[in-house]
Amino acid sequence: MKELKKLLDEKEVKPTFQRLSILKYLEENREHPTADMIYEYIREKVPTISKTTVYNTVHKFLEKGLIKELTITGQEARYDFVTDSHHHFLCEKCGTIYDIDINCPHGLPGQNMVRGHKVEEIHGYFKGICKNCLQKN
Amino acid sequence: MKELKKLLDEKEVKPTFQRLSILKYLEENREHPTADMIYEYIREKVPTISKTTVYNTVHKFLEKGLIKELTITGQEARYDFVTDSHHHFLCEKCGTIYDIDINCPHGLPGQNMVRGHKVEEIHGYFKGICKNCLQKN
DNA sequence: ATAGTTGCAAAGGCTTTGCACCGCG
DNA sequence: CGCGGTGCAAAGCCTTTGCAACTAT
Repeated sequence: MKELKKLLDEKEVKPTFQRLSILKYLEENREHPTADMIYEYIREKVPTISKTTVYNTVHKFLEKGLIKELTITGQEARYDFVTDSHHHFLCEKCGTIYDIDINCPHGLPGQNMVRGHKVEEIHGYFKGICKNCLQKN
Repeated sequence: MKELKKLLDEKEVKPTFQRLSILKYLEENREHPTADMIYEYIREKVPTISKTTVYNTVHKFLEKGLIKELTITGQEARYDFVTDSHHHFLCEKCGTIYDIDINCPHGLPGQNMVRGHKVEEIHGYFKGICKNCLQKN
C-alpha cells in the first residue's frame, strides 16, 4: 500500500482514499475488470463511491500510464494494471481475459516505427475458447 | 459484382440489393468503416436504407465469416472485409486504421493452441501517430 | 401462403457531462 | 478562501430489440 501511494505521488496524482483503493484492487487482482466490476468491488470498502469516480479515476490512471485499457470485447472496456508488455487471450464463452506472456518480435523495445507510422502501443490478443470452458464440454 | 453475388450464395445469404451494396462497398473500399460510415455511404445509392439494416447485415456477414469486426478504438466498431490475416495500425489523432501486412510468427496456421486455450482468432495492432499526422506537425 | 427481410420507433447499456457539494491545504 | 475531488442526475452515443409492413418465391 505504501508503494502504491508513492507511485501516485510520483505521477502527481493526489492519493485519495478512493484512488488508492482502486489502484490497490487493480494491482492485486489482475483479472482485467470492467468499470462496473471495480465499482462493485470498491463499494464494499467505500460504500459511498460512485461510478463517476471510478471513471474519473481510471481516466486519470490511463493518462498517467498506470493502467491500460483493453477494448477487445467490443462491449465494456477492461482495465489492466501496467506491467511488462504482454498479450491476452479472450474466452468467447465465459469472457475471461488471460495474460499470455509471449515475446512477439514486433514488441521489441526500440522498434518504434512501422511503415512510417510512429508506434506508441502494441497490442496482441487471441480469441477462442479457454481451457476451463473446453473441459466443461 | 457477379462474384459478390456468388459469394453470398455460397454462404447461404440471400443476395438482396441492400446486402450486395454493403458487401460491394466493404470489398472495394478497405477503409475499415463504422456502421455509420456504411450507412451514410449506402444511403446515396439506397436512400431508404436504415441503420437497422446495416446492423442486421454486418451481423449476418460476421456470422458467415465474410467480414471481421475491429474493436480497437473502444468506441464504434469498425468492419473489415476478410482477406488474409493481417495486422492494423490505429492513428490516435485522425482515427484512420491502416492495414499492416506483417507475418507474426504466432499467426502461423496450424498453431491453434496457446497455453491450453483453443485459438480461433489472432489480432494484432499498433496504436500511435500515423505518417500523415506526423507530417502535419 | 410462408419464410425471410426491411426499417421505424423505442429501449438498452456503457460512458460522459453538468453541476453542486465537500474537504483539505 | 480556493482548488481539486467526489458523486448525483441527466444526457449522449452506439447498438439492440420489438414489431409491423413488405417482398419474393
